[in-house]
Amino acid sequence: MIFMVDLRELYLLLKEHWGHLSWWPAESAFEVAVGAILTQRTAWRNVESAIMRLKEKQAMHPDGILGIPEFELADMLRCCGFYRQKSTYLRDFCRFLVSEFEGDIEKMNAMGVEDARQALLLVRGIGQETADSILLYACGVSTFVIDEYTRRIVSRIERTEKPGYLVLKRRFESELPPDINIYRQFHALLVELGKGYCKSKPECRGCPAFTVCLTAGASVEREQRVAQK
DNA sequence: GGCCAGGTCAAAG
DNA sequence: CTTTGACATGGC
Repeated sequence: MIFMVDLRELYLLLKEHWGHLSWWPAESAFEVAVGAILTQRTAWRNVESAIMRLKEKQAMHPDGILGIPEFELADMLRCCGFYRQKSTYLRDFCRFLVSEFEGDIEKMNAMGVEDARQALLLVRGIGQETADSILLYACGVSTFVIDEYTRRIVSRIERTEKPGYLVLKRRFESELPPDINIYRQFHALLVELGKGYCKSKPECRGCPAFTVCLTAGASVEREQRVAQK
């Protein structure tokens, strides 16, 4: 007997609890993509200050970033962590945009979703989650983003091993209507849930989302590790 | 001071 | 093919 959570139901539950989240604010599609790379394993507030620095330099476009000396760019990204790595990732991505799309990320929309995804995955520093984030949040393509929270939440609810990225992605896409606004909101809500915010707020106690949140918070993983010893 | 943050890559088993 | 270690700073 395998229990499968109803993803539409979960979405409605979370939406009712948190309402509409204004996620991933940015002034351009390119800025979203930059954020997608910089936020890898990094708190968003640290990404924001790096983005501000790039904007102050009037460099929030591919040529602008490529015009910054390598060591200087790395230094500007210091606050995001992994800054040497990320500066090369960002430069590689900009070179990719310049050579394939004349520096205009909007032109990527002319490709099919799968082609664009494959093309992005060939860029160093862009893995599945970052590729899907760029497609969904920057390009407005209805492709679902899976992150570590999502995999953990589903595996906890269903008491199974963590599913593979593509398997879970395809499942979300087949169980939900292909609506970019739902995809964007749902992923954002899963991140909120995964952070365990609900669990830490007394006023949430008793609400249905709280029950899900109890098993979804980041700290649970550590508790499990400790319990195993 | 320890843990966590909107992952990815290359090397090793 | 899966697992593991490196990458690194900032806030709570």
